[in-house]
Amino acid sequence: MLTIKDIAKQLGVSVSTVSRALNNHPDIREETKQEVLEAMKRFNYTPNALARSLIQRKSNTVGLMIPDITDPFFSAMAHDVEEVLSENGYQVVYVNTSRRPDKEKRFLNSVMERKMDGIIVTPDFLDDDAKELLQRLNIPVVFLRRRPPEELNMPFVDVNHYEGACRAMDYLFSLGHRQIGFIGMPRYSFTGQERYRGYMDSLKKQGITPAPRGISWNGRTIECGYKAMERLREELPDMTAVFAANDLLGVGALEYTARNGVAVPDQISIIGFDNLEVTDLHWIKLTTVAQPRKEMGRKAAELLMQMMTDNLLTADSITLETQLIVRNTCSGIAR
Amino acid sequence: MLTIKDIAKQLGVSVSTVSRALNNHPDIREETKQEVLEAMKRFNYTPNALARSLIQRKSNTVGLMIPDITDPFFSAMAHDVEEVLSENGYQVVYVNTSRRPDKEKRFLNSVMERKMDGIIVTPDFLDDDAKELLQRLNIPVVFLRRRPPEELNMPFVDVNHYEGACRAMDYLFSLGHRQIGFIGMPRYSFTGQERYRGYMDSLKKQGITPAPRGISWNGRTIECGYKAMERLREELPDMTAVFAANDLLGVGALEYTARNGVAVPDQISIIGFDNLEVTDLHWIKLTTVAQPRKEMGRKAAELLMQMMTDNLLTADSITLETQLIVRNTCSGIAR
DNA sequence: CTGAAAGCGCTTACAG
DNA sequence: CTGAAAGCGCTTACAG
Repeated sequence: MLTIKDIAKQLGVSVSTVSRALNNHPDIREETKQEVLEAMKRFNYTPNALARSLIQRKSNTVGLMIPDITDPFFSAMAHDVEEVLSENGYQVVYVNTSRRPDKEKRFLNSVMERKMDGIIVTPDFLDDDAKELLQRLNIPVVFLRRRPPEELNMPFVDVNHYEGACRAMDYLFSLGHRQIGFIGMPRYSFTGQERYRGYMDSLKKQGITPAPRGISWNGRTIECGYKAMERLREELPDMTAVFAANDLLGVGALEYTARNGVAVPDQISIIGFDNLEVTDLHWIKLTTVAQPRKEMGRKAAELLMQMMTDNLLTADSITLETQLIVRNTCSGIAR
Repeated sequence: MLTIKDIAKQLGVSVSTVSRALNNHPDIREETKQEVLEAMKRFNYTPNALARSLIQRKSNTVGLMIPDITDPFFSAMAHDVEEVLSENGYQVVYVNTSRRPDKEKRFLNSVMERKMDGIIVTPDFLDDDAKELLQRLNIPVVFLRRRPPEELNMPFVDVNHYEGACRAMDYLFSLGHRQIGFIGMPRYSFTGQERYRGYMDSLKKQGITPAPRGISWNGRTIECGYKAMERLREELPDMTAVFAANDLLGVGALEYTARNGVAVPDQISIIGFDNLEVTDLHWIKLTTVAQPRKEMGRKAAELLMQMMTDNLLTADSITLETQLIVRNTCSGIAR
């Protein structure tokens, strides 16, 4: 490996001079600089970023910690995070935690060791150890698609799940529906809770007493949606619409109707949440609530950039709005 | 930031001793070691990986260069790459090239500067500059889902696209089809070419002269598949089956039939390639050829690990087999 | 087993 | 404008 020293020797100048040329320092004669630069090109010299980082206390690296890159949500966000960060000269180290607490902590530790300049995280577990680690990092941290605990004075970028759910419900109300079932994600999930809250509050605002039998808690998969729909149809025969807390559940519900000869939207309306790509498929055309997933990644990266350049450990959070996507699975009630 | 020096001072020992404790060096008394380790814990000391890497010439970092993390293929592979590498103490720096040559080169440069220990790449462009860069890196490189050019003596992990295509065609032949249309991806794409080759050779082996009008080159999207199917039906009215070079195209073809009242598989059989998740949807159930995408990521990472630990710049490539997934879009021909 | 010293490849005051 | 020197936080022979 060629070093700055080799270049200096070749040219009969000092390493300081070479360094100055490399760093575009003003204190160097233009000619000297050109000579040095040319020699570097000639010898295929590449600066050692490690040495540089060590002395400058800046690694130009940021960490991205997500549960699962395989989830279209996270991959969309990861895409944009990388895009804006790499444009700004940062490299991004990514980690799938697979929702494992030990892996989350391991990553946080390597963030310290590697002297990363900032991180974007979507943790699933945040015990006291992890919180302390996060605090001790002493670098900008932004939470993505999740809110940080109160004690951690760190910004987040997330969507307003609650309002999104209200939007879905209001649309259903506007079509005349009153008996609306709910297919939920696992109870412990943050987004699941928020969307449920939107469902409940909307109902109450309309003076409708939620029917406990009209609420089904499940997993987050198509199969879960299928089963939930089956149950709901039995439990609540006069139900005219269903709000599925995510699209996979919605697609599952739709599959149930398709297989069992239930006409959608004529006999029952279905609305989802997320606007996954599949929902736009010809056979599906699920009406749903969209989240700006790419924008979330972009905003998170921009926020982090700002914090890193301004040397801020906190900043204002960003809450993005959802959008109703009307397709073919909801219609007015005809009675 | 606490350093090794601070710990040494606190304990009244030399930095060498502290370093030895940190690195589990044998030349240290067990008691001393424990004392040091304890002090480190007490003071929340974290070693600086940058300094370490600089001196050890090993950054414990590997690069992953892919076109687009948003593509389910690449995200699946990225997931497994990260998993095996992080288990082995490596961090992975990932980059979306967005199929831009300048970004590919920029990444390769940062691989040099950052002194990464190895990389896994799926380049789209490989001009002479890029090839030279790759060569000069002088670290293990494995190509993922793409073959390297001959001059580059580097291993790859890929699927046998050609055989996969033959598998699809043989299945169609076994059902009695002779007039088989082809919906291809862009001509320049490596995988597209291989799958086309499989189509052509299979036809020839059966003594069938390929009908040029039965071949349609398109993009890689659902819409492209839709349009291609439309054209193919006009150009080749007696066509009984279609081989779509990827699933998105196959789904598009299927959408055409659904919208235009063409019964599948009764009037026409359709087979795809990739086994994307959507193909298993109730409305689709596309017969297709599966690629072991997660396994590909895993294998690539394992291969790279092996090369890094054995200090090898080349190794044997790995070709994975495809698998026919029979669902509902193909049937025997009734005449 | 322990310590002093050199050095990894750079940058950054400090003189001149 | 240029160079000599110190130093970033470590590891690694080399003595003892």
